[in-house]
Amino acid sequence: MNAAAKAESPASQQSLDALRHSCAHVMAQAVQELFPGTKITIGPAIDNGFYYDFDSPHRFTEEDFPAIEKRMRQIAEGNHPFVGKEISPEESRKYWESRGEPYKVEILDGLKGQTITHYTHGTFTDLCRGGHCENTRAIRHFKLLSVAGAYWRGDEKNPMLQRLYGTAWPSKQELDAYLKMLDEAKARDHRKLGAALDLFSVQDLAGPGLIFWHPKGARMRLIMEDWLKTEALRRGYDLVNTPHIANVELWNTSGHRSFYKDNMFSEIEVEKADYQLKPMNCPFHILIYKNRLRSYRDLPLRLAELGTVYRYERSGVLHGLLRVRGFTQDDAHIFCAPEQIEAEVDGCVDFALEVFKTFGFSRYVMEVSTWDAAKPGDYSGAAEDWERAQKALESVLSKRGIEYSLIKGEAAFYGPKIDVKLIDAIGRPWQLSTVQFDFNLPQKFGLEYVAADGSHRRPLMVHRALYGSIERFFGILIEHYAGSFPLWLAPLQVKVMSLTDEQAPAVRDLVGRLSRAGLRAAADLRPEKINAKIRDAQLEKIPYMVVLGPRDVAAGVLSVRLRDGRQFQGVKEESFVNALSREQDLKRTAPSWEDA
RNA sequence: GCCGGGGUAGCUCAACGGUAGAGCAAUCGCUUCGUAAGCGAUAGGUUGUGGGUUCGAAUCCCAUCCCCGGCUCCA
Repeated sequence: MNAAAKAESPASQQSLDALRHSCAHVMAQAVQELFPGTKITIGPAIDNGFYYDFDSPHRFTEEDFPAIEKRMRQIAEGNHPFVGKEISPEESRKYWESRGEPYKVEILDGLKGQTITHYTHGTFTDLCRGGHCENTRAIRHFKLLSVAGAYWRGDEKNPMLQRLYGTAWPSKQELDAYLKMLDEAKARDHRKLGAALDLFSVQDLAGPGLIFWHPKGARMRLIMEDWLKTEALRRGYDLVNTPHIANVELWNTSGHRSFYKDNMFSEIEVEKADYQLKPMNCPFHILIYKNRLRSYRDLPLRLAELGTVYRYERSGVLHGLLRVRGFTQDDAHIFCAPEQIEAEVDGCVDFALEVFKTFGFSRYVMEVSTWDAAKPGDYSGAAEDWERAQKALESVLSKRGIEYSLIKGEAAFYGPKIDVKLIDAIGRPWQLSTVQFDFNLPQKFGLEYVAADGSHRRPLMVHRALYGSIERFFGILIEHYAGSFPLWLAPLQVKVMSLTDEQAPAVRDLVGRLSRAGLRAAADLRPEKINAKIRDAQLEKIPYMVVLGPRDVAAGVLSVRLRDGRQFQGVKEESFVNALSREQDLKRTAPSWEDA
């Protein structure tokens, strides 16, 4: 049901993929039958489902789905075996040309020298390397989900095809569970919750991809920033601050004006010089490093900043808090000597794990991206640096007993990296932390340090972000907790409500005392029924509600309600404050009320 | 940027060529109430924006901005 479970057993994953890939074939058949003139292209299994890309004169909409699904069902019930057959390239070409399938011919042209196979079920044949279930009757629990555009072969210069997405499962229970997960994901959508909880907004008048943090969101941001800064200082980082714009000469030196040009906002002219908004913080930290002669005694130098960067992202890619045009990275650059890299990488990994634990993420996936050793010319930096860095990345993870996948050839041109994807409460992976070597910029800026023997050497530079960006991390947190944040993050922790006007003074006094005890509390004194006040507080997902009625005031106690619905009468104020203070200090993700 | 779908009151939606409407929220009254919506009244819109077609446009056409689902890209 989730991304992590997917890895549990290669064999079962294989049969799932086979089911989904087969389902894609059946969908292609149904679509071609129902919409004549539709040309087929490719249709693989993907996480949780499948798709097939079509070139069709028909404009597909979701209204077509019932008819397609119905036909798919008929085909599946036809009990057709999937039969694979090896075929000569000439014969295959003849087959696809005669059927007027230009995309299949193009695929065939790309398969020179490989064995060609066709897979057939019933009357439908596809050019396909295989991986099918035995018989169409295995295809029973599926659903078409969406239609979308997709470039032929993923290249935006190619024509746009129409992609139909679907999901398929071995059992009805699994299908239903998956569909329920999709609903759950929709309900957790940070854009929806962000508006409902009044956390942030995007303003048309200001422009797309620019985030406005409202009071409650800003409060949470403050907490996230404070925690991170405190933790960074404790771990030997130095905090710095750098400007938002810089002369284009800086970006020429760094090379961003060439390799990152497409993502930068255009120049701002000031007194005949051109400036540009920063898309990255690295060059600024480098300038601080370079500001004076560095000794090996200065290393490792760890410069950290919550640095706000601006990137021109094409309009179609913006997405809530997860993909924006202005965002703040929790950025750090570590300058170190070669013999220090393993310890520094280990420090980064340790810090990242601390972040996950603190914010309540228990599962994650690590990926090490290395270079393609066959093409050293494609990369910046010396081979020995690459090899040493890659070894350090892997060694740190294996010494910690952390499983990771090694992705060869996936490194950026300037250095190898560890990427961390964390898995949220409903099993979705999110790209978050990154620990990345940079062999390019130290060279471009001519960075040096004086070694013990008096020689000048080039430091290694590690770029590291843990939240990734505060905006994205916030978006993920909202979805992870579905807006029910743990006490230490909740913008408002306690709502104290009066039963009748009589208790207004008592409510005000209590809010004052809670605030002085370091808790974020507010009063609800509206002349509403207690039901209405409770409902409003529940919708705000406030962790603790306190009701003061005549009985409570007379007895000098509190009536406490948790947002999970539990209620406690006759609670002593002191134990309430103590329990909440403890829960807040421990940054617990679940209420610690019961052990109060 | 590309393909497709959308923008109507603060929010969720209705009206789909013939006088823009409801619920919630807001404001004002009444209600003083024991754990998820008390009652009433008032106010709120050049239907994203700009053009066009028409006797008449939220509705049809064109352009543009923004949003949504994807593609490509990515913190």
